[in-house]
Amino acid sequence: MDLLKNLNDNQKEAVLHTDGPLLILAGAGSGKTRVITHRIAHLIANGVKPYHIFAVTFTNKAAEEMRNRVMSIVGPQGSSVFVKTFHSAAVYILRRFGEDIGLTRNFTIYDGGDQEDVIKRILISMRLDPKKVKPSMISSKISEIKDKEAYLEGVDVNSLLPDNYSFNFSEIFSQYQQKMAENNALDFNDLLCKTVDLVRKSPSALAEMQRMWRYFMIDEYQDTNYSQYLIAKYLSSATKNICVVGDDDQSIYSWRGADIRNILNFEKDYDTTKVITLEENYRSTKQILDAAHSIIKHNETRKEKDIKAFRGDGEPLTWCKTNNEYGEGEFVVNTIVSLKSKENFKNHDFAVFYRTNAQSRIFEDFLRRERLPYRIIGGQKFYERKEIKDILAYLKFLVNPADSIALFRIINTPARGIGKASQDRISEIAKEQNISEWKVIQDELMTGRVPKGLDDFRKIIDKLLKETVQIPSRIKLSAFMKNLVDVTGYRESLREENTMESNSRIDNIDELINSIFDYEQSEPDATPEQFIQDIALYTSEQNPEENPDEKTDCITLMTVHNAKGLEFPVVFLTGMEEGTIPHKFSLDTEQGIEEERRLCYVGITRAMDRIYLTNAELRRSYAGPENKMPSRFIDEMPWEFINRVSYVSQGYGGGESSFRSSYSNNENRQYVANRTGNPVQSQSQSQFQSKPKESYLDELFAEKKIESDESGSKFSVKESIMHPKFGTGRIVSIEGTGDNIKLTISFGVTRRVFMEKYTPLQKLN
DNA sequence: CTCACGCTCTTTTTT
DNA sequence: AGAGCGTGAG
Repeated sequence: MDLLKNLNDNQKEAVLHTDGPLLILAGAGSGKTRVITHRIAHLIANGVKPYHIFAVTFTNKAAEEMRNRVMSIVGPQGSSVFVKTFHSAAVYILRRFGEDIGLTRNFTIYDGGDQEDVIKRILISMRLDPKKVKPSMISSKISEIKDKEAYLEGVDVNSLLPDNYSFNFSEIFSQYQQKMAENNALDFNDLLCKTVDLVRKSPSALAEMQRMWRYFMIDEYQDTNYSQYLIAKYLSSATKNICVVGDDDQSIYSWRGADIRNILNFEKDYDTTKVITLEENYRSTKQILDAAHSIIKHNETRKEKDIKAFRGDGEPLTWCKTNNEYGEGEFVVNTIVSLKSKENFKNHDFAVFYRTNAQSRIFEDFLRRERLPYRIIGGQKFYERKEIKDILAYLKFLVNPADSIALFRIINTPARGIGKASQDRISEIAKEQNISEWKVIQDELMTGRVPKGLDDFRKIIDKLLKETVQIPSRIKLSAFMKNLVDVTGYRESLREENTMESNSRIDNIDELINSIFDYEQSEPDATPEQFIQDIALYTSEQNPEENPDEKTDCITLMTVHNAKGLEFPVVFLTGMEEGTIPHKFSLDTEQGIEEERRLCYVGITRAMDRIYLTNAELRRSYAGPENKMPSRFIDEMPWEFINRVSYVSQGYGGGESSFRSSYSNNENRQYVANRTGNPVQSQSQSQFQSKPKESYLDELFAEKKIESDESGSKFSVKESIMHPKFGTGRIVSIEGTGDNIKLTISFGVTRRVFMEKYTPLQKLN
């Protein structure tokens, strides 16, 4: 049988074991996804209908990849396999059966930001200062409670609530729950909890789901929380055909309620469980695996496993100590440049990992400077931008006019003269008469001084509400949204502002409309409700128009958390410092340290051929510069596994001279000359304290950019200039000499190349 | 009511 | 280093 051809014995066994509970303990790089997809294909080949198969993973990216890989094996019928994330599966279930537990079909999903808006309003109504009692802290507490086993098992909520606060947490919690119900909204936790509620309270819904789905596959099982555990258990209880896949060493979400006991106790839960262990690693070289193992074996609470390297020895791990985060950025980018030229690596072969999103900026700056294309996974998300949230709030509100958070977001955006005072009065009237805020506006129930803009707002919304019901049958969603941006005056107000920022906001809105257009192509029958729900859960990609098929050859930047499940030929695991990895908030407990260690393990085991660990001895944060010790995890590796290197950037922190923000793209901060008045050299110097083993490293930093002095240019890198046509700009790089000097100049986000000889540039300093 | 300026606080990781 | 927020003037 063709399906089994490229599988090892254990993998084959996992694919062939189709009925009854199956636990696959799959170490990093052991071909886990391959087993899952082949198992699905095998089921289908043996007569199981694709729509009887239910498979969930953790991220949209992983789900998408799984679906594509299944389809590449079994063809178009693979599209009827139910492959989703837990949260999107819950949305599907609740949309279909939620009425059984009193939900309406058009409920709204609140993300973390919306949640905090709700909490903030509650705090203010309780006369608490949102600056002292932080909404983010309350929301994470609420979330923590909803993750708890006790909460789902019906233990009195009051006994779960923290009572050692100076304020009344229990009151906040109950108001929050009430407000969510009023707004017809569910938060991320509710999606799972309500699904549990549904399968428990509605036997008919459960029975129908059990008829619909007969084979279950749960990926990343070590990261499931209690509600996810229950959902899997209830749904699969009729057939017991449940296959879970996981690796206790890669459990990195305990802070979000993931309970490692789910995987450790699986055998107890299902007494006929078959256990298969996949220990052959096909991804990484032996050197990489040995280094990773030497770290993870320091964890006390884990199952020891013997991961075998299928590939050969390879290159040793490189640890580079750098003086500060600029040195770190330079080292990473220089290494990429060098590896590309010497070993034919492509951009998409490289990934840069970091612990916190804030660390990405420096790498971005250096990559931009070298004009290397990159993409960021996660981070500042497209859908979290103000203008996108504003526009989507309009749509959210139109779909669910009970959503008061959305209403108050849009009522005075753009400014219509409906200020805080008016908004408060609307709320009051709504409360008195026990009706929704929108009803107050719609029926013109406001007494006393009514702001003129309110009438405009009412008319705009009334008209849009009538149109909304005609989507998608008579009006296309993309056309509707395009019109919405105009008739609400949103576009016009940005256009009037006419700043760099407002123009880029307009671009983002256009991009949103483009992405809606794309969405329409794949989901022509989608209602606005569906669209809203899809994007509420779809947050993994920063940029909606970026194709997932990676046609563009980019370097990837992301947090280690986001890297789980992925692999790259060359990986940089940066910020290997005490306080960063392990993070300073995790240092208090042994469990915290162990999770950080697993994080480190996940990072290293993403690498196929090369892995670089870097640390900065001085790192700047908002609190000022901090001295950092190398991470304890580096010490946990034997010396012979490590190729030690160090790199010093000339930027700040070198002792002499002032701090130079050489690579900031902030146009206001230009350090064109140092104290002696000489042009700043853009090229930093490197020093190796020990000799690198790899020859390419010897030459790595010998490459010199042509400096202005050498080229004979009148200008120097980073100097500000005035161009007669393009206005003020900044020299990014200088190439060539004499009559052949080419200047690359950035004007805001756009860049242009000029021949110095022919271009009348004016110096600006 | 709006706008502009300046002050403060921020940062763990994500569905 | 930057976003969000409050304050005070118009």
